[in-house]
Amino acid sequence: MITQLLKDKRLRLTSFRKEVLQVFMDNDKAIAVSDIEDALNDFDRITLYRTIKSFIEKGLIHEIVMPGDVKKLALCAVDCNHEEGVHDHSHIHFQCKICKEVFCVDVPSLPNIDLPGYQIDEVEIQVHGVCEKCK
Amino acid sequence: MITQLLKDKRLRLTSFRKEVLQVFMDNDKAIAVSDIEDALNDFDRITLYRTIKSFIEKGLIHEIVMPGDVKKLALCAVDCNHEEGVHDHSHIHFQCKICKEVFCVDVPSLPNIDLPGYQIDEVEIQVHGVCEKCK
DNA sequence: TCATATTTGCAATATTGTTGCATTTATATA
DNA sequence: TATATAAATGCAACAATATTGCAAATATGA
Repeated sequence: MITQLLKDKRLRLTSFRKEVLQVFMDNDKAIAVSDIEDALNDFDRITLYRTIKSFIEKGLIHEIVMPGDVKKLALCAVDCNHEEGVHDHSHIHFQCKICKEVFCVDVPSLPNIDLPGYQIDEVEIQVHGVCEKCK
Repeated sequence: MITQLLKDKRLRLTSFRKEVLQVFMDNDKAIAVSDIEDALNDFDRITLYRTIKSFIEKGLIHEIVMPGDVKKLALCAVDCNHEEGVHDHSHIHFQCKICKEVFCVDVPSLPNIDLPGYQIDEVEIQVHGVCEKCK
């Protein structure tokens, strides 16, 4: 499962990468670098940063940054056709103002945005509010 | 003009705040903290960070963070009814993949987002593509 | 099994942002 | 207009986040 995911993205199978990817699989929400650090026993911080960078470059995970919050990371959808830094996700990013957690929420389709004069490649929607658990 | 803007937001008029606000007025795009530093001659970094923080808290400017880019800042619309950290902007955030600049682009209305089970307070839309100048 | 390109781990360093505290300044009001 | 006072500033120290270069270790294709 994890092995196949790394192979599909043409990333060499190393035990550290498998460990890091497992942390993402264990979470149903977006996680910060510090969350990954907490989940690992013994690791090298520089290697972690490089692992994250290569996961992003290969389209395995994506960054989510909410104003006023630390950077978070989440798995890409399996069908995300990552190309030239552009992701193709049919989900929105939701942050709960109570628990502060960030979730990728699947939606049937994203609204169509039209900006006269601009070429649009990718639309990302960030929503703030209250999640199901905190309501 | 600048003076009135600060008064309206109940911020004390100091020469440093006027200088920083002027930098925002001189730009039609979102700017990074480093851009402000470059535009100022002699200043204290800590005071700059505190100035930015109070501008954000009073709803004078807002943060824009695009994945893989540094944090940027832009003036809020005059009618942004900032309350409890929630901004009310009828614009989208656009980043050009060529020049990397970030712009606030006004739109007549934002699309309505519906997420069953979630309470939605604020919607922010980030678009990537090619701007008018770079096309 | 081996050659090779990739990945890792370490040291050093850069960037970005915060806290505490004494001094200075803007503003309300007497 | 002078002054009391609450807010803002400037400095030192520090915390958190991230990057680069390089030698050693490892994964993978042939």
